[in-house]
Amino acid sequence: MTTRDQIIETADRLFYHGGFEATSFADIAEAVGISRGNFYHHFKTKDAILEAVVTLRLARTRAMLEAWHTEAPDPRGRIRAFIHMLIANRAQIMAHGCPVGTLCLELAKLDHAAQHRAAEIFGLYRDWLAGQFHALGHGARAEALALHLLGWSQGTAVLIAALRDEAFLQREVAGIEAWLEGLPLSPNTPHKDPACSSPS
Amino acid sequence: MTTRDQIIETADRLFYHGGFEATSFADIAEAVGISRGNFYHHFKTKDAILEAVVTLRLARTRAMLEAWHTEAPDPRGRIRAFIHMLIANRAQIMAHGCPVGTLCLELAKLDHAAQHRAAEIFGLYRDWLAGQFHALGHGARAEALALHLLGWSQGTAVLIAALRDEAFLQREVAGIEAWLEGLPLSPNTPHKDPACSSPS
DNA sequence: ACGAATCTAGGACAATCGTCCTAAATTCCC
DNA sequence: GGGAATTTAGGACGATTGTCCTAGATTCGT
Repeated sequence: MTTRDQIIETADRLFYHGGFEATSFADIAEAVGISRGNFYHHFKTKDAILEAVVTLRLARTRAMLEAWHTEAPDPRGRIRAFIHMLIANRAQIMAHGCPVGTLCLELAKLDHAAQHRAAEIFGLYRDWLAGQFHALGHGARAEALALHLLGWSQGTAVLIAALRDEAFLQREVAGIEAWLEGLPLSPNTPHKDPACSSPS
Repeated sequence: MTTRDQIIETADRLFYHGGFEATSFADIAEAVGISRGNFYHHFKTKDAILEAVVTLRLARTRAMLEAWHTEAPDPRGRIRAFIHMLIANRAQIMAHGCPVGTLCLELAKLDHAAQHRAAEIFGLYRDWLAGQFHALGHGARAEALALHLLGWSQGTAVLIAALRDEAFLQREVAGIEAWLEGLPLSPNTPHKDPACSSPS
């Protein structure tokens, strides 16, 4: 792995754990084990390293979504792979929140130029999930369902980071899966009796 | 209003808009219109001003919850008052996220000593909402329902801050209200057909 | 009205920030 | 193998950070 890649990798981790603003050039350089001068040779500004991190996250998200697409045979299984992230990464989420949500919120507060590019990670999930809901037969509502699921998982991530309530996480994941199973298969099915996603 | 109150008030606003770490003593002092020496006389450390801000937010949240309790006649109306926050503050939430969620996430990343006190604001909402659900007849599930609603609104806040999709906000609020109306009135009612909160 | 307490202003302090420079060390190409 | 390009180290730069100090200005109790 090149020095540049090590820098991006380390910055990605430190930005997630401590936030973008609170992580300094010196922190990254020390964690990588190089001098600040060497760091500067690869990245002239802090915005440049942030842009590289966002680019890395976009690429990794795309790769993960593609992997889910090939590994899971049906749309419901793929959506379940998305939901499973909350369980698999629960320790990290409880400690530092969701990497995407926390970065977007911080960049929004800083009014940073890269905030829209960071939000594009959410866009990837939204479009991919919408594709799965479309495959499940929900044509016009596919994107709305995707955003609903995305928001549901984001809210769960925020609360478990703030309250460290793992039982709540388990209930919400169960609730999301029940909601997914209960979705009408056909989009033309009238939705007269709107169901509720109350925790079991 | 005393100088100290002005400082807390201004710090509260600046912490919300720009974040705790990114807001400096000089920023607050300049916004209030006082010298840094004067500032130091009232607050010796940055942690002290943060603690005062958290205390203010806790008090204001308590007062707001009490006001909702007296203004709205029934538990459902009170819960709707909570939900209405998303609509009333949508411009601010789109620009800076939810004040509670963003502060808790930032303090978690900084591993700040005040993170649990900040999370107690969520605790106030949780307990108050649980009280309303309890009054609606959901005994044992009241707290789970409260956390579910809290997470739902948090997820909505994160996504509208990142994606600036106001239509999504409207759909989620409508979805929350429909979910609230669809909740069984009696807790003993068997919940065999778990409803889903799919966007309309 | 006068001493005491409080408030305010302005600057000093070391540390750290992002940024930039120079000069070695290394790698690469021919 | 030798010249060019790249990579690395280490320090300097001004600006800003949180913190602290001193000395006037103001307020207050008596």
